[in-house]
Amino acid sequence: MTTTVPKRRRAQRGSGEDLRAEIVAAAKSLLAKSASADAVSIRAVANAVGVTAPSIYLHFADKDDLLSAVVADVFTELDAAMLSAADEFTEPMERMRAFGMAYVKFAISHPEHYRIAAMDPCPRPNVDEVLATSAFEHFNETVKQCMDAGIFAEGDPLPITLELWAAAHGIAALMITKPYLPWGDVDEVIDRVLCAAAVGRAAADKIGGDVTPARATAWLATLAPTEPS
Amino acid sequence: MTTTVPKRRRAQRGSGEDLRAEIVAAAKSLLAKSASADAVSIRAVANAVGVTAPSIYLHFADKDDLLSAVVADVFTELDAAMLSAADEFTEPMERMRAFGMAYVKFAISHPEHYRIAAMDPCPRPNVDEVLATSAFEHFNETVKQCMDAGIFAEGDPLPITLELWAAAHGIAALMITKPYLPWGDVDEVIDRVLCAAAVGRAAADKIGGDVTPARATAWLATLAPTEPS
DNA sequence: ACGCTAAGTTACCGTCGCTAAGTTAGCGCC
DNA sequence: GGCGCTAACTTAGCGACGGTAACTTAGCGT
Repeated sequence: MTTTVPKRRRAQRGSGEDLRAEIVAAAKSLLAKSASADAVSIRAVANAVGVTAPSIYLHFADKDDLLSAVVADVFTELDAAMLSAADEFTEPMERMRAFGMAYVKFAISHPEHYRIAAMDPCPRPNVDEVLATSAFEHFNETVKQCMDAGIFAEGDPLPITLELWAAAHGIAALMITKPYLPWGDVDEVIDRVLCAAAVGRAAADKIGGDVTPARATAWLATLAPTEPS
Repeated sequence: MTTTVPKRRRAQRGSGEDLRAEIVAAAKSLLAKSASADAVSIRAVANAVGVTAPSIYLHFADKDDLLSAVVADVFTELDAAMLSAADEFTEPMERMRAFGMAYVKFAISHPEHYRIAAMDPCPRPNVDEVLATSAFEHFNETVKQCMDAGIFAEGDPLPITLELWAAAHGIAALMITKPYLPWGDVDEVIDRVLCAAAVGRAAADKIGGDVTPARATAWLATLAPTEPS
């Protein structure tokens, strides 16, 4: 099943970097078809690009290094997907939802890539630099916009970003790891979770102070009872 | 570093099951000290109980089978921790918070156990049976109680249970995988996330219908602005 | 005392990540 | 246009892994 690419000309003198890109692409592709990160062997990747295993180590320190490169690649894709999903909206809440939906949907449609990026024990800080600089930063900005719009209480957006990220990660990770649970309509569930997280944070900020169960219950009771759409 | 236990008498005739329990205990212990599931080798476990590697296979079909046994063991612990954390409360919201807090705190204090139980690709359905029957079921009941108390809209509790579980799993998983992020006070963050998820679901139910960003924003605007504690 | 079989062993297979040491091919240079 | 230099590979192999086959040993019933 390991598709061997038999012939491969030795690269030109200056351009050994070409192989590096091919390796990353092959690893990414194999990873997408595979069940887990260590089901993709260095030998299989080498085989896929038509090269022997030790050649990989001319371009990557070890397997983690290769996986990090793949993840970095995938995360630039994720960032692009998030940006393109959000750029038609201007309202901060709309943008936040678009970001969150794009994030989760990307995660569940690239489960193994997402797994090694956000679920496996962090091999290299590199991965998280990418995560921190692009997608995370954009999300954090949007949270700040929600604050400015009075949706969240003013302050440092970072804790709220982390909190909302946790919600997005939770539903993505759980759907990936336990797809056989009775999720129902996937899009709807994601939307419900993200919406609840955002509205919950906003509402908790309105309640103010320490939101104890007792205070939360009392506050909820002041709201009008459920009315249909 | 692999502590060898040199002597070990052959077990009595009827009781080969003793070794099984010892193996599970040793694997659980090694797993707790280790960085990941496949950093714990069959050979290391065998060595820890003073036996050779193939003896493991007299009691477990393969490594996944052994890990499943460990996870089952750990999950009965988790269930006990959740029950004991909640049994001093009677109010459903209080109980839900106690459940959630106990769940997340157990997860982050047994990170590798939690990882193979809830973050790794499911090796055997066994693991999830345990998860479904004990902790999950108790949580689902509490959600039902919240419905009866008018906190959540009436209906099937399962979707809400999954939703809240996703929130708990999200913060637990993220804190385990990325402990170096600026979380601040751990207990407070967990509480914030769980509270936001619960209040958010309750509020979304009050809003009713499809909670679009526009409707949510409008609804939030009707609330009194943030007032300090 | 002796056979039966549970309980464990030794020896081994194929694969893994990774390394050391060798080989080959392209480029600059005289 | 031959030649050395070194980038770009290869072959060979190490130790550890999960797992299996086949052998040995010890306790029990008779």
